[in-house]
Amino acid sequence: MLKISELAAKTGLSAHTIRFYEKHDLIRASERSEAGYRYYNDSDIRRAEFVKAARNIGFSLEDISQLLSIRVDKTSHSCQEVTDITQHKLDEVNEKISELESMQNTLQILLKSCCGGPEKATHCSIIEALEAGAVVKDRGAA
Amino acid sequence: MLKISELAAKTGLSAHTIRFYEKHDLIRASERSEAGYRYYNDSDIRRAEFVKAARNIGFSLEDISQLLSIRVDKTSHSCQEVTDITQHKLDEVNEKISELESMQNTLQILLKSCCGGPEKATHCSIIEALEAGAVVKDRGAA
DNA sequence: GTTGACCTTAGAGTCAACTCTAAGCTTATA
DNA sequence: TATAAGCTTAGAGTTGACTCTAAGGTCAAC
Repeated sequence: MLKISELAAKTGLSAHTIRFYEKHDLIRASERSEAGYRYYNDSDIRRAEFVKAARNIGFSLEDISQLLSIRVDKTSHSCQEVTDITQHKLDEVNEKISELESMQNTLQILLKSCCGGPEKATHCSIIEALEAGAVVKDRGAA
Repeated sequence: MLKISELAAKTGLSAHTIRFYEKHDLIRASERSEAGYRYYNDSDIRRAEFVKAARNIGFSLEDISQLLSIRVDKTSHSCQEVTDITQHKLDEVNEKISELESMQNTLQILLKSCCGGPEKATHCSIIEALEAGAVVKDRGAA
Protein backbone atom coordinates (compact mmCIF):
# COMPACT_ATOMS: atom_id res chain seq x y z
CA MET A 1 0.00 0.00 0.00
CA LEU A 2 1.44 3.29 -1.08
CA LYS A 3 0.73 6.78 0.12
CA ILE A 4 0.11 9.45 -2.47
CA SER A 5 3.68 10.74 -2.50
CA GLU A 6 4.94 7.20 -2.96
CA LEU A 7 2.61 6.63 -5.86
CA ALA A 8 3.79 9.94 -7.25
CA ALA A 9 7.42 8.82 -7.00
CA LYS A 10 6.57 5.47 -8.57
CA THR A 11 4.60 6.83 -11.52
CA GLY A 12 6.28 10.15 -12.13
CA LEU A 13 2.98 11.96 -11.67
CA SER A 14 2.75 14.68 -9.05
CA ALA A 15 0.52 14.22 -6.02
CA HIS A 16 -1.51 17.17 -7.29
CA THR A 17 -1.97 15.47 -10.63
CA ILE A 18 -2.97 12.19 -8.99
CA ARG A 19 -5.71 13.98 -7.05
CA PHE A 20 -6.72 15.76 -10.22
CA TYR A 21 -6.95 12.44 -12.06
CA GLU A 22 -9.00 11.04 -9.20
CA LYS A 23 -11.48 13.88 -9.58
CA HIS A 24 -11.80 12.78 -13.20
CA ASP A 25 -12.22 9.11 -12.22
CA LEU A 26 -8.99 7.97 -13.80
CA ILE A 27 -7.22 6.86 -10.63
CA ARG A 28 -8.63 5.55 -7.37
CA ALA A 29 -7.34 4.94 -3.86
CA SER A 30 -9.13 1.83 -2.71
CA GLU A 31 -8.48 2.65 0.90
CA ARG A 32 -8.21 5.58 3.20
CA SER A 33 -6.60 5.76 6.62
CA GLU A 34 -8.69 6.97 9.54
CA ALA A 35 -7.25 10.41 9.00
CA GLY A 36 -8.36 10.31 5.39
CA TYR A 37 -4.97 9.61 3.80
CA ARG A 38 -5.19 7.85 0.46
CA TYR A 39 -3.73 4.35 0.22
CA TYR A 40 -3.11 2.67 -3.10
CA ASN A 41 -3.07 -1.12 -3.47
CA ASP A 42 -1.48 -3.10 -6.31
CA SER A 43 -4.52 -2.81 -8.50
CA ASP A 44 -4.66 0.96 -7.99
CA ILE A 45 -0.98 1.21 -8.82
CA ARG A 46 -1.36 -0.77 -12.03
CA ARG A 47 -4.26 1.44 -13.00
CA ALA A 48 -2.21 4.57 -12.32
CA GLU A 49 0.62 3.18 -14.40
CA PHE A 50 -1.79 2.40 -17.20
CA VAL A 51 -2.97 5.98 -17.13
CA LYS A 52 0.60 7.25 -17.18
CA ALA A 53 1.54 4.99 -20.07
CA ALA A 54 -1.48 6.13 -22.07
CA ARG A 55 -0.73 9.74 -21.26
CA ASN A 56 2.86 9.35 -22.41
CA ILE A 57 1.65 8.08 -25.74
CA GLY A 58 -0.44 11.20 -26.08
CA PHE A 59 -3.94 10.00 -25.32
CA SER A 60 -6.23 12.66 -23.88
CA LEU A 61 -7.83 12.17 -20.48
CA GLU A 62 -11.10 11.54 -22.30
CA ASP A 63 -9.47 8.82 -24.42
CA ILE A 64 -7.96 7.29 -21.32
CA SER A 65 -11.30 7.30 -19.61
CA GLN A 66 -12.67 5.19 -22.46
CA LEU A 67 -9.68 2.89 -22.49
CA LEU A 68 -10.06 2.36 -18.76
CA SER A 69 -13.68 1.38 -19.03
CA ILE A 70 -12.69 -1.16 -21.64
CA ARG A 71 -9.88 -2.39 -19.42
CA VAL A 72 -12.09 -3.00 -16.42
CA ASP A 73 -14.61 -5.01 -18.41
CA LYS A 74 -12.80 -6.48 -21.35
CA THR A 75 -15.46 -9.01 -22.21
CA SER A 76 -18.02 -6.30 -22.89
CA HIS A 77 -15.78 -4.57 -25.40
CA SER A 78 -14.14 -5.48 -28.67
CA CYS A 79 -10.67 -4.97 -30.04
CA GLN A 80 -12.24 -2.75 -32.64
CA GLU A 81 -13.29 -0.23 -30.01
CA VAL A 82 -9.70 -0.07 -28.89
CA THR A 83 -8.26 0.29 -32.36
CA ASP A 84 -10.85 2.94 -33.19
CA ILE A 85 -9.60 5.10 -30.33
CA THR A 86 -6.01 4.40 -31.28
CA GLN A 87 -6.53 5.06 -34.97
CA HIS A 88 -8.33 8.29 -34.22
CA LYS A 89 -5.44 9.42 -32.09
CA LEU A 90 -2.99 8.47 -34.83
CA ASP A 91 -5.00 10.49 -37.34
CA GLU A 92 -4.80 13.51 -35.05
CA VAL A 93 -1.08 13.06 -34.58
CA ASN A 94 -0.52 12.71 -38.31
CA GLU A 95 -2.43 15.88 -38.97
CA LYS A 96 -0.48 17.84 -36.41
CA ILE A 97 2.75 16.53 -37.83
CA SER A 98 1.90 17.77 -41.30
CA GLU A 99 0.93 21.17 -40.00
CA LEU A 100 4.21 21.38 -38.14
CA GLU A 101 6.21 20.16 -41.12
CA SER A 102 4.65 22.86 -43.20
CA MET A 103 5.75 25.43 -40.64
CA GLN A 104 9.17 23.83 -40.40
CA ASN A 105 9.57 24.08 -44.12
CA THR A 106 8.66 27.73 -44.27
CA LEU A 107 10.84 28.61 -41.30
CA GLN A 108 13.82 26.87 -42.88
CA ILE A 109 13.32 28.70 -46.14
CA LEU A 110 13.06 32.00 -44.29
CA LEU A 111 16.21 31.31 -42.32
CA LYS A 112 18.16 30.42 -45.42
CA SER A 113 17.06 33.60 -47.14
CA CYS A 114 18.32 35.91 -44.40
CA CYS A 115 21.90 36.87 -43.66
CA GLY A 116 21.22 36.81 -39.93
CA GLY A 117 24.01 39.27 -39.34
CA PRO A 118 24.33 42.52 -37.43
CA GLU A 119 23.12 44.45 -40.48
CA LYS A 120 20.17 46.78 -40.11
CA ALA A 121 16.94 44.99 -40.82
CA THR A 122 16.10 47.50 -43.52
CA HIS A 123 16.07 44.87 -46.22
CA CYS A 124 15.65 41.81 -44.05
CA SER A 125 14.32 39.10 -46.31
CA ILE A 126 12.31 37.47 -43.54
CA ILE A 127 10.43 40.68 -42.81
CA GLU A 128 9.99 41.20 -46.53
CA ALA A 129 8.65 37.69 -47.00
CA LEU A 130 6.10 38.24 -44.25
CA GLU A 131 5.11 41.54 -45.81
CA ALA A 132 4.63 39.79 -49.11
CA GLY A 133 2.38 37.33 -47.32
CA ALA A 134 4.73 34.38 -46.91
CA VAL A 135 1.79 32.07 -47.02
CA VAL A 136 2.31 28.50 -46.16
CA LYS A 137 -1.11 27.13 -45.71
CA ASP A 138 -4.06 28.48 -43.85
CA ARG A 139 -4.47 26.36 -40.78
CA GLY A 140 -8.18 27.04 -41.01
CA ALA A 141 -10.54 25.81 -38.34
CA ALA A 142 -8.15 23.20 -37.01
CA MET B 1 -10.49 52.48 -46.17
CA LEU B 2 -12.04 49.26 -45.00
CA LYS B 3 -14.52 48.60 -42.24
CA ILE B 4 -13.78 45.80 -39.84
CA SER B 5 -15.87 43.19 -41.64
CA GLU B 6 -14.14 44.10 -44.89
CA LEU B 7 -10.74 43.71 -43.31
CA ALA B 8 -11.95 40.41 -41.91
CA ALA B 9 -12.97 39.24 -45.37
CA LYS B 10 -9.68 40.40 -46.82
CA THR B 11 -7.44 38.78 -44.23
CA GLY B 12 -9.42 35.74 -43.26
CA LEU B 13 -9.44 36.84 -39.64
CA SER B 14 -12.76 37.27 -37.86
CA ALA B 15 -13.88 40.72 -36.73
CA HIS B 16 -13.72 39.40 -33.18
CA THR B 17 -10.14 38.32 -33.69
CA ILE B 18 -9.20 41.66 -35.23
CA ARG B 19 -10.51 43.47 -32.14
CA PHE B 20 -8.71 40.96 -29.97
CA TYR B 21 -5.47 41.62 -31.83
CA GLU B 22 -6.03 45.34 -31.45
CA LYS B 23 -6.27 44.91 -27.70
CA HIS B 24 -2.86 43.27 -27.93
CA ASP B 25 -1.45 46.05 -30.11
CA LEU B 26 -0.95 43.89 -33.15
CA ILE B 27 -3.40 45.63 -35.44
CA ARG B 28 -4.56 49.25 -35.50
CA ALA B 29 -7.37 51.21 -37.12
CA SER B 30 -5.84 54.57 -37.92
CA GLU B 31 -9.22 56.21 -38.14
CA ARG B 32 -12.61 56.04 -36.57
CA SER B 33 -15.90 57.34 -37.94
CA GLU B 34 -17.91 59.76 -35.82
CA ALA B 35 -19.92 56.82 -34.55
CA GLY B 36 -16.72 55.09 -33.52
CA TYR B 37 -16.52 52.58 -36.38
CA ARG B 38 -13.00 51.39 -37.14
CA TYR B 39 -11.53 52.31 -40.52
CA TYR B 40 -8.40 50.67 -41.86
CA ASN B 41 -6.10 52.38 -44.34
CA ASP B 42 -3.57 50.69 -46.63
CA SER B 43 -0.87 50.69 -44.00
CA ASP B 44 -3.21 49.13 -41.44
CA ILE B 45 -4.20 46.51 -43.96
CA ARG B 46 -0.59 45.61 -44.74
CA ARG B 47 0.08 45.34 -41.04
CA ALA B 48 -2.92 43.06 -40.57
CA GLU B 49 -1.75 40.89 -43.44
CA PHE B 50 1.72 40.73 -41.95
CA VAL B 51 0.18 39.51 -38.71
CA LYS B 52 -1.89 36.92 -40.53
CA ALA B 53 1.12 35.68 -42.50
CA ALA B 54 3.19 35.36 -39.34
CA ARG B 55 0.34 33.61 -37.57
CA ASN B 56 -0.02 31.13 -40.41
CA ILE B 57 3.62 30.23 -40.09
CA GLY B 58 3.02 29.49 -36.45
CA PHE B 59 4.51 32.50 -34.67
CA SER B 60 2.91 33.28 -31.32
CA LEU B 61 1.29 36.64 -30.73
CA GLU B 62 4.27 37.49 -28.56
CA ASP B 63 6.68 36.66 -31.40
CA ILE B 64 4.58 38.70 -33.78
CA SER B 65 4.65 41.62 -31.42
CA GLN B 66 8.44 41.56 -31.58
CA LEU B 67 8.51 41.14 -35.33
CA LEU B 68 6.18 44.11 -35.68
CA SER B 69 8.36 46.36 -33.61
CA ILE B 70 11.28 45.44 -35.82
CA ARG B 71 9.15 46.06 -38.90
CA VAL B 72 8.13 49.55 -37.88
CA ASP B 73 11.70 50.62 -37.18
CA LYS B 74 13.95 48.47 -39.27
CA THR B 75 17.01 50.66 -38.91
CA SER B 76 17.08 50.15 -35.16
CA HIS B 77 17.13 46.39 -35.50
CA SER B 78 19.37 43.80 -37.06
CA CYS B 79 18.74 40.79 -39.20
CA GLN B 80 20.11 38.74 -36.37
CA GLU B 81 17.22 39.71 -34.13
CA VAL B 82 14.86 38.47 -36.78
CA THR B 83 16.68 35.20 -37.34
CA ASP B 84 16.90 34.64 -33.58
CA ILE B 85 13.13 34.76 -33.31
CA THR B 86 12.76 32.58 -36.38
CA GLN B 87 15.36 30.06 -35.27
CA HIS B 88 13.79 29.85 -31.84
CA LYS B 89 10.44 29.11 -33.42
CA LEU B 90 12.02 26.49 -35.65
CA ASP B 91 13.59 24.82 -32.62
CA GLU B 92 10.20 24.67 -30.96
CA VAL B 93 8.60 23.23 -34.06
CA ASN B 94 11.35 20.64 -34.40
CA GLU B 95 10.91 19.55 -30.84
CA LYS B 96 7.17 19.19 -31.18
CA ILE B 97 7.65 17.20 -34.35
CA SER B 98 9.91 14.70 -32.63
CA GLU B 99 7.50 14.30 -29.76
CA LEU B 100 4.70 13.68 -32.20
CA GLU B 101 6.78 11.28 -34.27
CA SER B 102 7.51 9.32 -31.17
CA MET B 103 3.79 9.08 -30.46
CA GLN B 104 3.10 8.24 -34.09
CA ASN B 105 5.58 5.42 -33.93
CA THR B 106 4.09 3.90 -30.81
CA LEU B 107 0.55 4.24 -32.08
CA GLN B 108 1.46 2.51 -35.33
CA ILE B 109 3.11 -0.34 -33.48
CA LEU B 110 0.07 -0.71 -31.26
CA LEU B 111 -2.29 -0.73 -34.20
CA LYS B 112 -0.27 -3.37 -36.01
CA SER B 113 -0.27 -5.56 -32.94
CA CYS B 114 -4.04 -5.64 -32.55
CA CYS B 115 -6.53 -7.56 -34.65
CA GLY B 116 -8.99 -4.70 -34.48
CA GLY B 117 -11.88 -7.09 -34.97
CA PRO B 118 -15.17 -7.69 -33.18
CA GLU B 119 -13.43 -10.09 -30.77
CA LYS B 120 -13.78 -9.49 -27.06
CA ALA B 121 -11.00 -7.28 -25.78
CA THR B 122 -10.00 -9.94 -23.29
CA HIS B 123 -6.57 -10.32 -24.76
CA CYS B 124 -6.37 -7.06 -26.68
CA SER B 125 -2.73 -6.43 -27.31
CA ILE B 126 -3.12 -2.66 -27.10
CA ILE B 127 -4.61 -2.83 -23.65
CA GLU B 128 -1.94 -5.33 -22.69
CA ALA B 129 0.81 -3.08 -23.96
CA LEU B 130 -0.52 -0.19 -21.93
CA GLU B 131 -0.73 -2.43 -18.88
CA ALA B 132 2.86 -3.42 -19.43
CA GLY B 133 3.76 0.26 -19.52
CA ALA B 134 4.10 0.84 -23.27
CA VAL B 135 6.56 3.55 -22.60
CA VAL B 136 7.59 5.74 -25.43
CA LYS B 137 9.32 8.61 -23.85
CA ASP B 138 8.40 10.74 -20.93
CA ARG B 139 7.35 14.07 -22.28
CA GLY B 140 8.68 15.59 -19.08
CA ALA B 141 8.30 19.26 -18.33
CA ALA B 142 7.77 20.25 -21.94
C1' DG C 1 6.58 18.48 22.79
C1' DT C 2 7.63 20.79 19.10
C1' DT C 3 9.35 21.25 14.65
C1' DG C 4 8.79 20.07 9.93
C1' DA C 5 7.35 17.08 6.38
C1' DC C 6 3.23 15.24 4.66
C1' DC C 7 -1.64 14.83 4.15
C1' DT C 8 -6.63 16.73 3.48
C1' DT C 9 -10.28 19.81 0.99
C1' DA C 10 -12.61 23.15 -2.04
C1' DG C 11 -11.80 26.10 -5.10
C1' DA C 12 -9.15 29.51 -7.76
C1' DG C 13 -5.48 30.46 -11.11
C1' DT C 14 -2.60 29.44 -15.35
C1' DC C 15 -1.68 29.23 -20.31
C1' DA C 16 -2.76 30.78 -25.37
C1' DA C 17 -5.63 32.30 -28.48
C1' DC C 18 -9.53 33.03 -29.23
C1' DT C 19 -14.89 33.19 -29.01
C1' DC C 20 -18.97 34.77 -27.40
C1' DT C 21 -22.49 37.70 -24.89
C1' DA C 22 -25.27 41.56 -23.72
C1' DA C 23 -26.87 45.88 -24.30
C1' DG C 24 -27.10 49.39 -27.10
C1' DC C 25 -25.88 52.60 -31.18
C1' DT C 26 -25.62 53.26 -36.62
C1' DT C 27 -26.38 52.51 -41.27
C1' DA C 28 -28.28 50.49 -45.42
C1' DT C 29 -32.26 48.65 -47.70
C1' DA C 30 -37.17 48.08 -48.96
C1' DT D 1 -40.16 54.29 -41.45
C1' DA D 2 -39.24 50.06 -40.00
C1' DT D 3 -36.38 46.27 -40.10
C1' DA D 4 -32.15 43.98 -40.47
C1' DA D 5 -27.41 43.95 -40.73
C1' DG D 6 -23.45 45.81 -38.83
C1' DC D 7 -20.89 48.27 -35.45
C1' DT D 8 -19.46 49.53 -30.42
C1' DT D 9 -17.87 48.20 -25.49
C1' DA D 10 -16.48 45.61 -21.31
C1' DG D 11 -16.13 41.57 -19.77
C1' DA D 12 -17.06 36.60 -19.35
C1' DG D 13 -16.55 31.89 -21.22
C1' DT D 14 -13.95 28.10 -23.71
C1' DT D 15 -10.43 24.36 -24.08
C1' DG D 16 -7.33 20.79 -21.75
C1' DA D 17 -4.45 19.59 -18.41
C1' DC D 18 -2.81 20.82 -14.98
C1' DT D 19 -0.94 23.78 -10.90
C1' DC D 20 -1.35 26.21 -6.94
C1' DT D 21 -3.41 28.27 -2.57
C1' DA D 22 -5.30 28.52 1.93
C1' DA D 23 -6.45 26.69 6.03
C1' DG D 24 -5.98 23.11 8.63
C1' DG D 25 -5.22 18.10 10.39
C1' DT D 26 -1.50 14.13 11.05
C1' DC D 27 2.70 11.85 11.86
C1' DA D 28 7.73 10.76 12.58
C1' DA D 29 11.90 12.27 14.63
C1' DC D 30 14.74 14.58 17.92
